[in-house]
Parts: sequence; structure tokens; C-alpha cells
Amino acid sequence: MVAKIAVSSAVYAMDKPYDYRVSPEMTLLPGMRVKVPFGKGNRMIEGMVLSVEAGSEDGLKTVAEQLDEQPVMNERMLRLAGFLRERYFCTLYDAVKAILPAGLWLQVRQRYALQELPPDWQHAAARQKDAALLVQALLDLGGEAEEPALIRVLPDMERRNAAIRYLLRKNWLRTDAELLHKNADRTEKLVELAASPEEALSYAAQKKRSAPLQASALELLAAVGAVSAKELCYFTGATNQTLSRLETLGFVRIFRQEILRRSKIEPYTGDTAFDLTEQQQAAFSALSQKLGTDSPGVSLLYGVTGSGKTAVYIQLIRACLAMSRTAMLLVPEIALTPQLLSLFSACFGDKIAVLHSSLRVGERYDEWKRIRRGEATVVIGTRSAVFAPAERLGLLIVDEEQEHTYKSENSPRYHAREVAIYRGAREQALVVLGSATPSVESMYRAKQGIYSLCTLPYRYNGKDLPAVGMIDMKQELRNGNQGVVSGVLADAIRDAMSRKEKTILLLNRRGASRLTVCVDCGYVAECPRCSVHLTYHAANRRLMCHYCGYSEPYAERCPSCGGHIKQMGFGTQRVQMCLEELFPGREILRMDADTITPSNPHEKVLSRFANEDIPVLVGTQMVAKGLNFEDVTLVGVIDADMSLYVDNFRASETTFSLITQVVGRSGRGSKAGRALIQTMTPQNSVLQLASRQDYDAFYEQEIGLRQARSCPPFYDLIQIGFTGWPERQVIAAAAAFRDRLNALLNSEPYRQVKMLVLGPAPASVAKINNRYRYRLSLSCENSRSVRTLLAWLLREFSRDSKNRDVTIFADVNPYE
DNA sequence: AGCACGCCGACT
DNA sequence: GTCGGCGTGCTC
Repeated sequence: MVAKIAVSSAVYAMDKPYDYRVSPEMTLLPGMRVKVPFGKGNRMIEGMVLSVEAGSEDGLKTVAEQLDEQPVMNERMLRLAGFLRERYFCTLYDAVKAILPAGLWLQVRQRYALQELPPDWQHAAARQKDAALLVQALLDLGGEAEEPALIRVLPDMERRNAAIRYLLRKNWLRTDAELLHKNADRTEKLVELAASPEEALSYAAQKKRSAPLQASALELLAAVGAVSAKELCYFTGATNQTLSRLETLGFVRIFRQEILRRSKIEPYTGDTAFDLTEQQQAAFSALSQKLGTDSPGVSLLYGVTGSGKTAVYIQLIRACLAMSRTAMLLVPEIALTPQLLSLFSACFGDKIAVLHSSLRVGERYDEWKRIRRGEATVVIGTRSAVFAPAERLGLLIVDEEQEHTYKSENSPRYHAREVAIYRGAREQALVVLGSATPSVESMYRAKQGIYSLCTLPYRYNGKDLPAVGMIDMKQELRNGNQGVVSGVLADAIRDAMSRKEKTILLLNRRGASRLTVCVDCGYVAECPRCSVHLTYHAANRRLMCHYCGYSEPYAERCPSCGGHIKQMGFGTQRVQMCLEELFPGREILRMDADTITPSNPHEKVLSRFANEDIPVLVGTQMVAKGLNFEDVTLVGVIDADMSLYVDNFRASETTFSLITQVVGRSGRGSKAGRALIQTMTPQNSVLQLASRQDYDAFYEQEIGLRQARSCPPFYDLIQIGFTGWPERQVIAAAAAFRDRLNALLNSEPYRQVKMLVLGPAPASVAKINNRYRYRLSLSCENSRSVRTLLAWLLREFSRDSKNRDVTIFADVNPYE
């Protein structure tokens, strides 16, 4: 028999199914993982069996080991892997890894080894027939075996376990758990002191001069005993190299451990029998009609913030379960939706399975198994949950479908919404895209009739949307206010405080960060390996690079002229300080990537804001989404322009969506809400429309621009990325690729393909880790023939020895 | 990517 | 003469 196998070590240019001989004693089925010898050195690598057929075994290598007793992917999942490969230019195995849970690679295999047996062991075990059977089998296998081998000898689990216990008790057998394969995704590298603290400290004192990093790492460890490698590097500036040096010296032990973290589901206290409003009922009827039909298609559920989309979701899922089909709800970010989780758990109890990245590997794997066995019929999760092995899928909901978190940043660079639509079509499941500010692409398709459209135009509580005011920061500057909080906003906050109402402030600071500059000579601290500025972290008093992890100690004096170093620009911290000055004695709560840690998670910050006497919450994007606080009546956007003037065709859409969402946080309770937007460009039409919450007008304006610029939804944008060193070689390689592509586009059969090729241009971060990054931008119809052409060119590029030092990759409709 | 093969320069 | 530099080509 011949198996076609997708191998793990294949890079894109050499990715194809490889044929292997299957020995007769192996029962291989498609969807099983295997180990196979590969390449000249016959090193053992992982593979996924795609098919097993009779055929010529001439010159084939043989499958070495079977890793699964049962297939872990069914035919449909294998087809999905093929779809990902074709659509997102990744290898088949990358697709497999995206589809399967990380826990599958962390499966613990019990390994058993025989110990020295007494000479009369057969006699001693005469009354333990099962145990004798296992011992004989182990002897035949050379004294050692793994669980599956013992299962073959003694399939009955109860009897097998009893026999094993007996042998372990007698010390005839030893067992240890062998990690089959370490998937580092959700494990954490920990460093622990291996010597006594005294020893470590004396070595540290001695090496203070010659190896200051080793010294400070040891000092920290002497104080705390064990710490994650990441934190250790963060606080001392040590690198992994420092740590491995300390390990070889015998001062520390480095090991991996699963991250222990799980967001608990808070009990839900409200009612779970929903009386749908008229508009909700209308949407529900329209959507539920499609459930269970032959081609239910895709529906866009466009409901303004607070219109009650969740109630519609719940009723739809109930209807879907009633047809004994399963349902899936994708959300942009689990951590931000604790309220949603408790609601769903109240409605569906044990039927729900929750999948997201901050689960422990084991938990994630357990949830995956529950879904596969059909025990869990409602799947809730983030991006990768779209691959959940749900059978008889009837409904796929993508909530806040415009969110960028649905797009994967690394290979396979898939978009969960697109995968959901693919699955929906394959599995005859209804796809519902929900949003208060739909992506322009989805709304366009709805208006074209490709998707059906359901609208929830009114707020659930019947309240008007908050009144929104614009504050011209240019005017503020002219009036001599250099601060980050305008007089008008400060007055409004004070006003809200006096009524014991609360304020949320959004700092829209995507991509922007503080600069560390010398006020005397203008020196700016930059990363030596990347083309970015270093940012100051107060926690460890170091300047850090967010891209490569480089860090250096913060110096008070300029390294080039000895002048004064100052922090420029502002972050949430600066806003917080500014407010503390304005309102002495009042606590100002801050929520951003720096303040959210495992010991201080979202939920904790949010519950403090809800329950304590804290008048203001200031934070980044994370304060914009999904929060529901009764007494928040004021929302302020500190710098609305920030995300507007970036080089990205989605900038307007993102800004519009963010401002609409955060404005919607105001006035959710009984009192009317208000919002204030600070901007340097109050005349900007996107801000104007966002302040009026006028999505329809925004859409009309934006769709025109998209058409004029050949952007999605009219054409797909395929970005070809080139990274390497030196810079001119990267540029030359990108230019050569462009010329080759243009030449092909000018000849048959591609003459009729419409494609606009731009570049090469440096990527937004032009250098990371000493590798230069350039890209070509292709605007084109994303047809099969275009993809085939690009796939072929990508392969050719990698095979060309001129491009040895340049790596190439494609990204379809990147968000960046 | 990784690994071996192969063809040239610097050494015991 | 050989050890090893890395350019080249292939992976069932």
C-alpha cells in the first residue's frame, strides 16, 4: 500500500504530498499522523496521511511510526487544509497545525519499561494471568513499550490497568510519561535557581564587571527562586543566551511548564427566556427560516450598538439545536466578553465548549475532544475556533465580523470569517455575520445580494444614541493648553463626577508610542536591530524594542552628548497622570497592555471600575469593546486622528468602527449618555460621520473610495513580502519578482487578468532583527488562475539560487 | 529548511 | 596528500 503524506518539514517551495510505503502490519487511514524518514539524512519528521491506496511501492521509503490509533482529521478537515493551502499560500502541514489543537502534540504517552524480574517470575505471576501476558509481551518487545502496544495485547482497559498496577506495585515495571512532541505555543519557559542562593550571589558579585547580565539575572533568581524566562529577560535585560550560559555553568535549570490560566465563567443572574422585541423577532424569523435548508448561505446581521444582537444569536442557536445540528459563535476576543460567556453558560450549560488562546493546552484539548465526540454542541471561541471539529454544523455566527483579530498574522494567514463562509457552504450551515459597523466588504456583498441582509435599527432600551461633540485640539493649542485633556473634556469629567457618574477615556494609540529623546541634541533611542524607536518601561527601567525583544538600561544622560533625556509623546500613563493632577485625590484606573497581567486580568480591572468609587477608566482599544456599565455617561476619545492617517486602505473603516463602538459605551443605563471626541482635524468626514453614528453615509463614502482605489471588495489585495539582508538584495529580488510577474501578465494566457502591481516599497517596519522587509502590493481579482500563477511564481522564486538569502511570503488582504 | 555531495584553497 | 570552506541540488 502507498500512502500520500503531507510532511512537516516541507517549505512552501517543496510542499506536495510525498509517497510512502505502508507496511502490511500497519493500519493507516487518512487523517492519521505518522513519523516518516525524510531527506538524505532520513531524519524523522511528522506527517499527515492524506490517502492510502494500492500502488507501486518501488523505491519508496516506509512509514516509520503511526502516531494516532484513530484519525484525528476527517475527510472534510483534510479538504479544509487543502483550501487553506490554496487560498493563503501556506504549506499543507501549516494548515494541518492550524486546524488541530496544540494539545494534540502534547499528548502524554505512557511509556513502560520492564525492571529486573525474579527468575521465578512466571511462577510468582501464575495467578495474575493478565500481568504475565503483559510481561511476556514486553519481553518480546525488548523490555519497553508504549501504551498502544499494550492495548493491542490486552484491549480491555480495566483489566489492563489492574495488571499494570500489580506490576508497578511489585516493582517489575517502571513507567514514565514521555512527551510525544513539545508544542511550545502555550507553555512557558521557566528558569529556576539550581545552586544555593549564597553560591549564586557570590558568583554574581564576582562577575558584576565582566558579565553584568549574568550577575543581575542571578541576583533576581536568588531573591525569587524561580521565574519565567520572559520576565527574567524583561527585568534584567538578559537574553536567552545569558540563560543558557548560566545553565551550562550549573547555576540555573531551564524547563517548560504549561501556563496556568483560565478565565472563570461568572454565574449569570438575569433571565434566559428572551422576549424578543419586534425588530429582533423579525430578524430571528428571517434567519431561522434558512436554518436546515440545502443552501442557507450567508446573512449579514447589521444591528446598531445596543440593539440586542446577542438575544437573536441565542434564539438562533436554540432553533439550531432543536434541529439536532450544532452551532458555533466566533468572537473577536474572549477576555473582553466575560458577560457573554456567563450568559451562554446559563442558556446552554454543559453543551458549550469554549476555545481560545489563553486556555491551558490540556483544557483546550479537552474542549476539542468534547466537541469531536458530540458532547458539546455549542462552540464559542476566538479565531482558531473556526476549525473546531463540530459535526452536523447548522449555524456559524461571526460576531463583530469587521474585527481585525479574525485575521491570522502568521502562516496560514487566514481570515476566520472567510473560513466560516467556506465551512458554511460545505456543511450546509447558515453563516451569520453580526456587526454594528459591518466591514465595507460584507456590506457591499449584502447590498449586491450575495449575502442576505437583516437590520436592527434601534437600540434595545429605546434610548437615543449618545450626543457627540467634537473638540478642536488646534484651538486648544492656540488657547495655550498643551495638555492631552482639553478644557471642555476636563469640565465634562468634573461634571460627571459631581453627579457620581463615570467616564471612559479611549486612547487610540495603535502603533504609536512614546519616544525617548535628548532635549539637547535630538538623539532618539532606536533599536540597533530594527527600524523602530525603543520605548521606556517603568517596571524594569529599561528601553525596549517590541519587535525583537532587545533592551538596554535607561540612562538619564544622552549617550551621544550627555544632555537630558526626556519622554515625548503620550500614552495612557501620561493621560492618567494628567487626570490625577486635574482631580487630586481621585483614583484614575488604567487599562492597557502594560497594566493587564495574569495576576491583574481584565475582569479584575473591570470589576473594580464597576464596583468601586473610581470615576475614570482610561485605556487603549480594549476599553472600546463590549463593556456594559450602568453609570457610564461620558466617553472621551483623546486622539481620534491617531488611526486615521496611517498607510492602510482600512484606516477609515477601523477608525469609524472604533469610535462608534466606544461612543456606544456611554448611556447604556437609565441616564442619557454623552461623548466627546478630541481631534486635530474636526472637519474630517470620517470623524464627522462617526460622531453622528451615521454608518450608511460612511459606507456610501467609503465604497466609492474603495472602487476608485481598486481595493476590496472590488479587488483583493495580495501582498508579497520579501525579507532578508542586505537591503539592496531584498529590493532587487522584489523588483525581479515584479518584472517577472508583469512579463507574464503581458503574455498568454494571463493577458486578460486585471492586476495592478505596486512596489517594491519598504514595509511599515522596514527592518526587524537586521532583516530588511519590502513588499509588493497586487490588486487583482482573487481567482483560481491568479492564485495558481502566484503559487508557481512563489515556488520558482524560492528555487532560484539568486534568492537564497531572501525569504518570500504572500498575505491575502492583510490588516497590518 | 536541512543535509550530502562536490569542487577548490590552506594545512599536518 | 587531506581537512574543511560553502556553493548546488534534492527531498517520496
